[in-house]
Amino acid sequence: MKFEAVTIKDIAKALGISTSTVSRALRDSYEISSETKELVLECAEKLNYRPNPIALSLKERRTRSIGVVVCEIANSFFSQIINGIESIAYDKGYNVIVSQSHESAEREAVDLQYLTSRSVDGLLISLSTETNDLSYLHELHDKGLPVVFFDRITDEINTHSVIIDNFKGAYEATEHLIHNGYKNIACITNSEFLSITTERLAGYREALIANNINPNSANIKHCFYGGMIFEEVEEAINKLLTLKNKPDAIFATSDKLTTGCLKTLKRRGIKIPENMGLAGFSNSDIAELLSPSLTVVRQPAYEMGKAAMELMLQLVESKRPVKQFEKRVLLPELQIRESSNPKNG
Amino acid sequence: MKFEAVTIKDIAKALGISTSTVSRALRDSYEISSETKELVLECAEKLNYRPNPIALSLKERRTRSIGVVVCEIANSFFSQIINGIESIAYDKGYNVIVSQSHESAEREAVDLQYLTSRSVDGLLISLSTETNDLSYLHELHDKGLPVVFFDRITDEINTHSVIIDNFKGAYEATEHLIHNGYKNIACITNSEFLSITTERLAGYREALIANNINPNSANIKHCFYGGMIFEEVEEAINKLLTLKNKPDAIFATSDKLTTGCLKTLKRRGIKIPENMGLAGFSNSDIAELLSPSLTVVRQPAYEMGKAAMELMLQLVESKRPVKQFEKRVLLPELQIRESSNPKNG
DNA sequence: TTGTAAGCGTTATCAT
DNA sequence: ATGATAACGCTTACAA
Repeated sequence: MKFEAVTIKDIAKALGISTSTVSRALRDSYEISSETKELVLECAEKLNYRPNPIALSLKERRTRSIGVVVCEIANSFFSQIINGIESIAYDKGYNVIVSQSHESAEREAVDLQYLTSRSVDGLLISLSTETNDLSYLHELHDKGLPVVFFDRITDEINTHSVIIDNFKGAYEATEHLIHNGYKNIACITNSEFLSITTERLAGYREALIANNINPNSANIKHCFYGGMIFEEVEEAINKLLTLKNKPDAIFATSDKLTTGCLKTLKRRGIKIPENMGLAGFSNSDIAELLSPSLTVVRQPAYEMGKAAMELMLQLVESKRPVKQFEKRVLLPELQIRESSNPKNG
Repeated sequence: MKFEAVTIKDIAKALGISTSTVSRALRDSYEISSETKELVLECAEKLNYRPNPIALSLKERRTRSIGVVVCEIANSFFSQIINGIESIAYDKGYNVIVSQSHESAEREAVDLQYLTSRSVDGLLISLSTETNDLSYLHELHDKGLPVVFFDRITDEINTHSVIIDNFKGAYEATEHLIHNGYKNIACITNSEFLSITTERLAGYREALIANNINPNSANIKHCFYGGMIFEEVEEAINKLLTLKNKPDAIFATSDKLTTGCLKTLKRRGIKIPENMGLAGFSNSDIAELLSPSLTVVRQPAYEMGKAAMELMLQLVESKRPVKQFEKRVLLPELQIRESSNPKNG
């Protein structure tokens, strides 16, 4: 396979026929006699022939591989997404090449450069927190590279995208805290430039308003790197705790932020839910075990990966460009742990 | 980039010179005048030329991509490993193609087939729990495909491998339980056919013996799919709880198994550490938050990924075959949570 | 029904 | 110092 790969030439030589005949026979072309076909197939089998995808790629100008850019692989949410992407890719005979931005715009640009230089057929991307210059991506898209966004999307590039109903998830989580008796709910959230932040903050605000609570901007803390740096969360909570009007609950808008909150509260000996209510987005396997009354918004990450990859294949495999771009919105699931044990319960 | 990729031909045409001159100029060949070089470089820059890696791969018979096979991506331990692999790959300009066996030998074989047909330059693999037939892998290795094992390794194929000191991790975790007053420590572990199982069980047994406790085989429960199927763990614990001589603590030998134990104990209302001691391998971000006295063996997964990839590149980039295979053994880290609150504390 | 030859993008060998 | 050509493995007009 490595040092002595069998090619159609070998088959042709062995059978004393031409390579084109072999090629056609292998592709079951109608213009080849069944006799020859059988011979070729048999010989291919015997020699353990495997087509060389590189040669094919060169010829067909497509690689059957899709580039994926996420901020972190080692993050339950994103690894579940990759899992979903991979499941579709596997079914359809596609390759997935994953790279990480580590929330750095620069690194993301390098990844993009790298993946496209690797001639991926398409790009599945969730923007980094630092990204504000979309020109390169725009350029790639304009040149015809199929692009699908997921989770952290942008409206600046007109293409397919997949998100969850961030507003709904945030709304429900916040409302659940309210229903459990919390009055002064803070929000720890990502960079204000991310699409998910805007959407989730809106849900949080709307839930407060719908329950006659005035949103207080002092209660909202942005963690630019979304909890990738733990100290960011710690500091945010420290600030919240020194507010004159100290919050009695926190809503965290992402996996890492929720974890960060849990860690910080634990370190400071603040009990959940007695001393502080907590609700948050999380896709960790064991998030539900963490605290008796942690309310978790679980995102359908696997489904998101599948949906994104399906849309990608739609773009890649449609001969004609897709006119109408599709935005798939998936519903999050609110997991409520022992809601019977609220603050005032 | 996609529809109108610039090639050396375009540069040659634009400059009215031959493609070979362009090629040489781009590679900074000594036989090209500095004038021409400058012209070519400038033109390449202007046209935004990018070399086509597919064409190069075809020519050089190498793809600069490495196949990775793990059982699950969405598993902290493995995603951290992939992270490590990716970090080295990124530095060295390599591609990583990840695929999952989902603990199925059949799927693993398909993955292998797929990756090699994709002409990866090497294979990084952690065996599935079902794998018992290594003949195909052996064949690939014999044909010259560089293979590096990590975590779940085999001695049947003589090549580089990376593991953690499983014996040590298991020994320390078990001993820690003993020091905290537990006398009858059960073990929930993976399939007996995995290398990690053998090593960790040995550590567990040795720790018991060293502390004058007789290992009791009834206390050892194998979960063939290593907790990928939750019910397996649940059943194992159920069986342990109905033993005449009911264990007072459990040692779980993998991430998923530890999580499974936590879930099961929680569901049954069994408190840790009062009603049941628990120690286990886990690489989850938040494992340490889970239970006041859960003792966690954390594996240096990121480092393992890096080490494996480094060994791989050593194999791939050395022109001569590596004679002496290297087995890197990394040290696990025992994370002890509130050990001051043991059973009898 | 089968063979010949060109081409995908690049580099290496051999001329010039 | 530069150009023509073959080769990497495969497919596909075009010939035969």
